[in-house]
Amino acid sequence: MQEDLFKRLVSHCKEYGFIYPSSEVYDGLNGVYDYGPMGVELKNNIKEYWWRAMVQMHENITGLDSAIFMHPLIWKASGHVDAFNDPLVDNKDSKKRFRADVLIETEIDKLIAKADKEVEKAAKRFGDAFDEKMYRETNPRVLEYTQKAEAVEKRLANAMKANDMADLKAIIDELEITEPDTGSRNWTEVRQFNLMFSTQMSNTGDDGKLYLRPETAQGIFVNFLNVQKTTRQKIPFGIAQIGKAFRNEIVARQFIFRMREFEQMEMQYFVRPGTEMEWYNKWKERRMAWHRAITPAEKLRFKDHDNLAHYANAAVDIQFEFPFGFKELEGIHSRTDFDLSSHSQLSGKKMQFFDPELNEHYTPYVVETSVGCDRMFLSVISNSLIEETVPDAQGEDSSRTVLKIAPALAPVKCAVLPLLKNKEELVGKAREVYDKLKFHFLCQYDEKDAVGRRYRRQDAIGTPYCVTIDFETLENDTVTIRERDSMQQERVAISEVARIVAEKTDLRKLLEQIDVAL
RNA sequence: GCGGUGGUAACUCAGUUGGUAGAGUGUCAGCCUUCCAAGCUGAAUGUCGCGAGUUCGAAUCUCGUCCGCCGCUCCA
Repeated sequence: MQEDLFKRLVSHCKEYGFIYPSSEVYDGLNGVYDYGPMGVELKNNIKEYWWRAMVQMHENITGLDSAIFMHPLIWKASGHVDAFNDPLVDNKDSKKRFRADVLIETEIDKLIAKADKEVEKAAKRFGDAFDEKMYRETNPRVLEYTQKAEAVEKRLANAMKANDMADLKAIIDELEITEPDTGSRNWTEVRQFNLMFSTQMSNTGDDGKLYLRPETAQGIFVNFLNVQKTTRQKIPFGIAQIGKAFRNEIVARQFIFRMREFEQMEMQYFVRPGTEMEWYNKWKERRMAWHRAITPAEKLRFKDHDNLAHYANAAVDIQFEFPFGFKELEGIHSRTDFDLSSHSQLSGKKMQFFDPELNEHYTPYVVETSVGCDRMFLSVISNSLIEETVPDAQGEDSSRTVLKIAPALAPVKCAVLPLLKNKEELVGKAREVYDKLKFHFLCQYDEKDAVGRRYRRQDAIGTPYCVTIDFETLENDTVTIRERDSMQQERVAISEVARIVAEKTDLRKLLEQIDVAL
């Protein structure tokens, strides 16, 4: 059922020009997609909704568009060089994949557990007279376990540091590590997976290796002082950015949910240390309000992180119920001063703020909100693509496919339709109306097929309004305006159409909703 | 990467024991039509994922390869 819905969604996106597989004539490229004529409109509208909600609506948030290429040390400072590397190994019998370092660490834990068990047994045997420290230092069996654990730990650390995959494999073989479920020791070679794409810049010395940014956030951090000084912002203030990021995912799956090239909409909010939880909670609510303005509340939820990333002291996801279950749409993280401090340390540049109220310098704490633009796109499509039954001309049941998208996000705002194609007066008049409306918003003119079919075509791409030019138009300059969801029509003066459609498709309506929800 | 499964028109799919490809929808042109898809006439569109092999002959059988989907794994 859900799977069918997802398949339908993917076909619909292709068929109506929202999303195409990338490089399709060359059989496609895994995990990469292109946005088609309707897709780019919708995506731009989502971005604009976000931008205005963040930048326009907050006088202390400014925008930024930093480059994708950045100094390689940035990724050292951010922790990506170390944390974005995974050594993976497959078990040939069970066909399961494991992180090699995790396997070895589990084995180390087992050794330590064995030593502890020996100590425990001895403690029982000797009773009150037991000297644990002495026993640990002298008992040959305990010593063997602990020394081995330490040796392996050291070797693991060295191998990880040196990216020595062969040695990781050697450790697995020497320790005779088995697959947890099947006990198989039939392992493949250990392979390194680096989640960052790299490329080459010819004249930077060394080997000129550069990474394609795996997140947009760092562009904001390294510009923190530039922005703060040139915009005369005081803490708290935020910097917002929309841009592409790249991750070499081991597997990119689920359509545009996990792509190797994707777009993020991120805002970093710089706050006084100690106030971060207060802002974290405020931003949780604000961001949820932003989502709720365009998505039914029951399809959204918060999900706290079980494991915090290396930089965070609090983290929550806003999840959306996709056809394949509740999944992350946006992350809200309290990143502490990890990034600014780290860049300060590595670059040698002080990245602090002088707080005139406290009369002191400090490194600001950061609360981050980060939405996946493509995931937003997918969520918008998946909660608005509807197949419904409506009466046809004879009053019989007929089905229609309609994209019940928020009018402000719709790719095309208004379609202009002459009632009949073979009446020159209607066609001419319709052209006139179209030529006026095109100054206000994206419109489509369509005269092909019966008007009912044209309505359905517009429904399929989510056009909120259809204006039809009929014989009465020729007499009194009025048209019918048909609303997508209700299919109700109203007769209005041509001179009013632009105002009506603009009013109802203006982002302002959404922004006002969010403001009320705060 | 491994396993499962699939790849035929823009979309959804059919294609018999091997005989040079079809349907529905869509698209285009024309007709009809005074407001909610599926009225009439006509047309275009496929290297049957790609390559090789078997065969007189391959969408169909065999091998290889590429790509998709699902699972394992990963997911700031």
